[in-house]
Amino acid sequence: MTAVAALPPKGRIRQAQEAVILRAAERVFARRGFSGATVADIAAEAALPKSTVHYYFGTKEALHRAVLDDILALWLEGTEAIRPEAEPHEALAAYVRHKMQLSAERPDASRVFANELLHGAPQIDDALRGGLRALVHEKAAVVDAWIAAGRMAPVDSTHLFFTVWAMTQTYADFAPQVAAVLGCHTPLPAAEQRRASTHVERFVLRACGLSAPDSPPHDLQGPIR
Amino acid sequence: MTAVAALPPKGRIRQAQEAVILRAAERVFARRGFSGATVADIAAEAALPKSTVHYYFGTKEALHRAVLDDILALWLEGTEAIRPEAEPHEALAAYVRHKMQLSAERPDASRVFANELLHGAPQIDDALRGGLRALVHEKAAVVDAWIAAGRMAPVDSTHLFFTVWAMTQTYADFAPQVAAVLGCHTPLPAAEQRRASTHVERFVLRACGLSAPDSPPHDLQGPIR
DNA sequence: GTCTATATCTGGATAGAC
DNA sequence: GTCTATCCAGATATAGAC
Repeated sequence: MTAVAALPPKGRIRQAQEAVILRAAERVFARRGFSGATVADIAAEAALPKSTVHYYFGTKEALHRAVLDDILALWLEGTEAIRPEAEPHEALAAYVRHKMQLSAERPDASRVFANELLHGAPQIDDALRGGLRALVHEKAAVVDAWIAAGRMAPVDSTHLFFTVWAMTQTYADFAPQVAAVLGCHTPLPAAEQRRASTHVERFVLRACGLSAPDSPPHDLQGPIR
Repeated sequence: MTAVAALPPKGRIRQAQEAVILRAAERVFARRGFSGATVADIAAEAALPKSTVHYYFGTKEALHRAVLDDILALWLEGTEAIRPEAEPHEALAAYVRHKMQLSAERPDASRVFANELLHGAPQIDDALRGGLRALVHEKAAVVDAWIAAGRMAPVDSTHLFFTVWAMTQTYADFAPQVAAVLGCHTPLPAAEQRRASTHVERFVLRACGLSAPDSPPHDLQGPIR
């Protein structure tokens, strides 16, 4: 109808099928990596014939790229709390909680992203040097302003982001290591997940000089088991 | 000669060849992952014919396992500083510096290990639940004793290790992300590497209530809430 | 639009000459 | 011990029936 649409408007069926395939692909790429995943695996996970996957996405690489694009959008969310007028303690706590929640609820997304970075980011390096870089610079400036105003301890604002990402995503990406040390299974039981989240939040806040004065609840401490 | 040797003693040549192959394999597995790496790649990297690799290690999986075993040994090092009589500030600072140095000097080892964890640790789960778990329990007990003695702030001692590993290894495993945000290349220039190391060390020490008397320009025990 | 059947290629592994 | 030549399983991608 409209002359504006450069691409053919996607039908309802197509959209639904693509969504099913993308979710299946995320799970399979997370488990096996890009090279280890096969189109047959993905088709089986989506309960579709192999050729249907090729019909909708063409190649395995194009499908992988589509999965990554979705994940990157997810990654750029969650920084809204970090704005000049906000309270540093509240803003950083909210950001850490958001990241821990993402790590717990979308571990496969985190793993696909991690795998891409681990192998040199061949497909999303451009996006990282574009959107991600700009976002971090903007938010780092906010943190720097807080520091200059004496509202939090001096930390390297850019590396603060690397640090928070690393601490939160480790529970998704390297879950087998965490589970092995804790002697439990993966995914982590809800109680362990809460303990992790509490730890990371308090750790970051204290490192930023934003911790509440005292009173650690004793039940959250102590050796495991 | 000796009846003690259960396995045939490795000849000089064999040992040298195996070492060459192991180093080449570490580089290739780091770049391409287990599934993405081919024996032909590894052989080319080692400047040997493909069959020689098979001759020494049998299968690609066995070679991968050998690489992982070497790396795991490297991973278990570096905790000697953490012992009851030590000064918490010194011990933790030394451990963080050791890990940052490892991340900078052996990034490929870190990446091979990360890739294995990312895909469920199929080959080293047993080792993690054995040696690694025992080591962390032992060292976490030391940290707990420091906390009980009021020598550092209360942190979850087990998760402290997850946190330190995550923060330090992120500079090896996810280098493309760091480089993209900083607008530089990978590996990171030496100056950026030092900046990262300084950040992580200060971050951890402050989170553990061990920050040096170095010029916090304001009250770190913020009154917030 | 969807699926069966198949062409084509890649890569792990080995046989056997040297 | 070392390397060339080769085998064969498994994977991507497509042709063509429905």
